[in-house]
Amino acid sequence: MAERYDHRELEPRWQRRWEEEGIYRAEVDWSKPKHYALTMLPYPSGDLHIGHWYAMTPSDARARWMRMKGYNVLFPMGFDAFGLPAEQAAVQRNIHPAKWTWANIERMRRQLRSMGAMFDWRREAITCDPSFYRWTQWLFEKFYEAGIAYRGEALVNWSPTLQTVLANEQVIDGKDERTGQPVVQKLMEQWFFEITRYAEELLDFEGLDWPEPVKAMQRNWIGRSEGAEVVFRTEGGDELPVFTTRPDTLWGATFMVLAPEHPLVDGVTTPDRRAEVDAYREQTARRSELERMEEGEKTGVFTGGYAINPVNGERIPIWIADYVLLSYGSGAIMAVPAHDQRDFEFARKYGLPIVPVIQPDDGEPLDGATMTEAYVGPGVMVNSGPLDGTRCTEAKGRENPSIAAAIDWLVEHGVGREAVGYRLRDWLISRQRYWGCPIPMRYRRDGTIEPVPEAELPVVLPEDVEFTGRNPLAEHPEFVQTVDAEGRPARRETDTMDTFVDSSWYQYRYLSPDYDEGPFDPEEAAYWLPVDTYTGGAEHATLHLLYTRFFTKAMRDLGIFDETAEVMRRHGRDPDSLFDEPMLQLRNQGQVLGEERPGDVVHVVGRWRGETLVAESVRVDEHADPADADGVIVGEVMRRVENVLQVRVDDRLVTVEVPEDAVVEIPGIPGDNDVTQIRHHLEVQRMSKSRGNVVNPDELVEAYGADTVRTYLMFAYDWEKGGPWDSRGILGTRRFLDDVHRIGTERYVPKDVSEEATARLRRRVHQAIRKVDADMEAFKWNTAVATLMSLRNDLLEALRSGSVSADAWDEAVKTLLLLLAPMAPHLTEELWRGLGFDESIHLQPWPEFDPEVAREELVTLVVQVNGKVRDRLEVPADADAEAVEAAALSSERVRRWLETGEVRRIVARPPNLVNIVVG
RNA sequence: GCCGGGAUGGCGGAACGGAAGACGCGGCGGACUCAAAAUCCGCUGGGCGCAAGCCCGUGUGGGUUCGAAUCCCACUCCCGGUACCA
Repeated sequence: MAERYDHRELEPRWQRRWEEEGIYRAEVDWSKPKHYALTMLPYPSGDLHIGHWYAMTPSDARARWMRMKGYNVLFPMGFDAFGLPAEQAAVQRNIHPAKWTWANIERMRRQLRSMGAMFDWRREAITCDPSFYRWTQWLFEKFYEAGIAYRGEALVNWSPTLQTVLANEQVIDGKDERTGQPVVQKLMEQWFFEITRYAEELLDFEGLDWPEPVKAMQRNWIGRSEGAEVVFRTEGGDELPVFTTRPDTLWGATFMVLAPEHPLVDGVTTPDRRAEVDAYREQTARRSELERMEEGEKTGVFTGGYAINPVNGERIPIWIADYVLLSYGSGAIMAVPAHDQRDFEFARKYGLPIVPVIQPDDGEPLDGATMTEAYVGPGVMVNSGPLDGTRCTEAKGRENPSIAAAIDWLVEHGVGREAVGYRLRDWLISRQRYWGCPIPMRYRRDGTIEPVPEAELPVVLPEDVEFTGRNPLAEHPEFVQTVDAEGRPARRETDTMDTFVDSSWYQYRYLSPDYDEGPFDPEEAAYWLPVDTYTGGAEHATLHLLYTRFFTKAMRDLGIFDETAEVMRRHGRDPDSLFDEPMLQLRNQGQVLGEERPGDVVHVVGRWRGETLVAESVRVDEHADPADADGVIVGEVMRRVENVLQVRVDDRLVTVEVPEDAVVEIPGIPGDNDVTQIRHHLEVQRMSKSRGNVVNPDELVEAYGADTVRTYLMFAYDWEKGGPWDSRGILGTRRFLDDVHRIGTERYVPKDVSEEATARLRRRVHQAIRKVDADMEAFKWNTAVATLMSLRNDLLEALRSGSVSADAWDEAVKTLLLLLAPMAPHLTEELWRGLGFDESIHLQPWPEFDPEVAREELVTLVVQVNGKVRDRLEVPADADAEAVEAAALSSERVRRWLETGEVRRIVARPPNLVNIVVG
């Protein structure tokens, strides 16, 4: 009898042994092809979530597979350790953020090790470690010297709750994406990265194997639009440039609108309008983005000033309105109410003229007085002087003849130029927070700025700080007070960087986390870069993934990879275009959701008070006898809020109030019961502590083993999609590994060996190699595991019958273990060594697929009549069209159907299918 | 509104334009057991039929094709992104 599969003993043992033997150490070796596999680094929140396992263990399996395929694989891990939760812990629980973070890292490292992943821990990088953030600061200074990092004034998103500013990418629906608290717009001086410098290049995904949705989201976020810049003038003579995508409609502009914060507003406002304009501007400043959006109707006020339309010299009024944003284009628009819905609504509300300049192809000429909405379709230009008669299509930019004609006219007359606008704004990186990378700048007494000299880096976060809710750095005199390069008193910058700055370059620090002559060692970088495969959540599409692309491009342009390129050339590797993009291949995993759970069935006796049943007694009862008396209901508890239950009775929900003195009986829970112990129905939703539907990976590892958890997560879902957790489903995976354990330890005794059964098993083995290999390549772990389960079924069958040769059995077992090794590294290692091999299974080459052995000799021929399957026949795999046709026509079952009419056509697809068309 | 993605048994999910439902969960029946659990064996999309077998079936409606879950058109619902972007 074989020994039992004891994962509790076996898994830690192999983890220790691998560590001791250092089998996962990744060393530069120019004689081997490299593969840099990377999975998004976690925030050290304190506990590893099942989502981390779902993201990381399949990525680990793929990295292992690449290694067995002969690649030298780097698969590092680290922590994105700066960020707000640490400060919140400090305020709430009086623990220093550093202490809290480092304790969490310690704990999570242990949990990560329990995965049995091939992380090379010598390459661990932790963003809050001074040895890391020294180089974040160094990069900031390089960006500063190049003008990519700058201090500027802009309308920024200020979160009163967090007492800090946020990047555009962190604000969703006018609310902070983390806390859901509203954000207000404030004009503030802050640090920015000039990501817009790369807007055009960031739109180019050439050569990147990235998911289409991620590319689309980035394109939308960047929001390129083609048009023209047209220079209007105020009556006072000030230039008032506007950006428009429809320069062809310039002749229909009947007014202008400036953003309330626009610098020219003061100049154009006439004394009689001053009070109203100021009031409107103040109101705009006070309202949050959210309030502005909720207000459906457009508002605005007339400034009293006028501008001259450069195309026809017409005098048009200048308004201000908050539907025009200061941060897009020039913060001013020309309004063409006849052909822009926003302008139309505004014009109608305030009685401004509407002049159509496009005549639709069919129907009556447009009349500004009677139109009910803006016309945005195709037609012919009218009322437009030189453009009259030009065709207007629905195409954008120069593709549209009328727009092309308008741009040419503007250029010719010197009042405008072709222009491209982007929705993307510069990346606001200042945060008025403590737990982030300090911005290494200081302000001299004269107000000018200087970077902290490189030799003084890093600017270290002081530890003796107090947390009051405001930025503690600003209130720390020893930190703030410093001296400039000349020794004169200076003030230190107290803002820290957005944590997305840290994760924008961490993939480079992994290469050499201890290197102290630069952010990374060119000798390592030349071999490992770029990242070949990157995996992580799609929620980072417009945040991290856009930022890190920008970072790499900026670093490239600043020459930070020059030395690396030199080393590459020395080794005969062409560095051309290798530093344009950080990650060549990207894949997103989905999310593991909480499990659906039925609620308790309760038997409630009480009194009706309106629609509510006030309970006298509540009994949890599995045998749901139907209720027959008044004031008695039986049903499943769907929801519970405090002491109020929603019980489903037939198809409706009954509200049950359970007063303090009601009797609650739950047979399954001994002792006195109360209403909070009643289980309510749980729907499939994201896991969260408050919903009580989180699954704890540590407990799963304890109960089933890391290999089972890994394999189950790979088997249960389409990885890119995710889905609900199934606590019974994991048992099937454990049974699979139990069977593998049995197959790997049982002595096989051939009994009635048949050549046919032997050949069949060998065929299945080689088909499995092909299938698993293709699936690993394509991130289709679920079908890879399914293939191995089938192979398990074949082996169990062989074990029962003893019908295969000993050699075929050995080959099959060995192959099963090798193919399963990336998914279940501990068990396969144990069984492999048990078979007598001295070297780790994880150092073995991936099995070779033999097409000769995998080839089927007999295949099933499906015979259809008019597309419906009428018979299945066995034919040789090499049967030709004639042979399969003959076989099909001679089938007894098929013949009966042929009698219903004449054979009109026979479609043969040998060797699998024949379709006979009868009519 | 706009841009993506999706909808297949009771459930998770498989299916180069060619056998729908691989693999697993659950369910049902049987073996073992005093019994239960575990384990093992068999069945398991729906309907009709004693059976051979037949009919229906991949969100809905149409189309292309010898043949459609797969391609095309229109629509419904769900999920994600984005939203005065001039």
